[in-house]
Amino acid sequence: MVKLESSQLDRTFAALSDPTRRALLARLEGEHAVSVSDLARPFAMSLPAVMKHLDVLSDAGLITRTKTGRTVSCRLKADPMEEAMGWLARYQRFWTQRLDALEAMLEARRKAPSEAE
Amino acid sequence: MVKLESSQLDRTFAALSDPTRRALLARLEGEHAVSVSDLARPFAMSLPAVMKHLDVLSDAGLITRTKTGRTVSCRLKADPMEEAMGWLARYQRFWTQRLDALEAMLEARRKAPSEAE
DNA sequence: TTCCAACTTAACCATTGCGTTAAGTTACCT
DNA sequence: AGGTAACTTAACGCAATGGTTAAGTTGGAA
Repeated sequence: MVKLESSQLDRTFAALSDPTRRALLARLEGEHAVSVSDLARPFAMSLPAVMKHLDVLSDAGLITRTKTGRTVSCRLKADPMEEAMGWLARYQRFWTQRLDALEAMLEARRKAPSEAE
Repeated sequence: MVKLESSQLDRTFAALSDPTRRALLARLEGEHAVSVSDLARPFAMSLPAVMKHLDVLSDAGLITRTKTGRTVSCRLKADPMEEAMGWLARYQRFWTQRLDALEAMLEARRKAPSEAE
C-alpha cells in the first residue's frame, strides 16, 4: 500500500500545514531571495531540519533554489497557491453569505434603533 | 518531543491536504446534510477509514456531526477556510498583478460550476 | 595549501497518518 | 425478543513527517 504520487493540491496544502514552512514563505514574501542559512537562522532547530522543510516547499513548487558559489538562494514561487485558493474559493459563499447577512442586519439596526440588545 | 497543540491554520491546511477529505467536503457542499454511510459509500475504502477522515474534518472544525437515532448527519462548516483563504490572499500578488483577479476567478467559477475532486 | 563557512547526506528515532480487520454499541424493525 | 443496520472502538501494520547528531562535500579566503 504505497503512495506513489500525490496531486499538486495535496502537496500544496500539506506544505502549508506546517507553521515553520509558512514562516519561511512569509519571510520570502518580504525579501525576494534569501540564502538557506539566513532562512534557518531565526529558527530554534537545526539546519538539516530547515533543509527538510525547504525540500517540502520545493517539491510543492512553492520555492526555487539556485546555487551560486557555495550559497543557495531561495525565492518564492507562489503559483501553486493560486490553485489552492481557487479550490477554497468554491466554499467562500459559506462564510460571505453569513457576512452579508450580518451586514444587512447591522444596517437595519442602524436605521431602526431597536428593542434588541 | 510531543506535539501539544496545533493552530487552527495548521489543522485546516492539513485537513485539506488529503483528496478523500476534499471530496467529502465537496459532497457536503452540494448536499447540505449527509449521513456517514452515504458519505462513505462512493469510496473504495472501509467505513472506519472514512470515519477517521471525518474525525480529522471535525477536529479542524470543517464539519459538524449530529446524531439522530442511529444515523449521524454531517454538514459543512466552512468557516475555518476563511482564515486559510485570508492567509493565501497575501501571496496573490505573486501570481497576478490585477487586484480583482480573485473576483474574476470567483465569477468564472460561479458561472461554470466545476467538477468535484 | 589550509581552513572555515555553507550547505548536503546519512543514519537514526519518535510520532502521526492512513489504511486494514474484527469486535462492540445502539437503535429500529419485525 | 431477535436480527440487522448504522455507526464506533480497538488493535494492528506500514509509510511519511519532523526532528536529532554526525560526517561528507565544496567554494572562498588567508
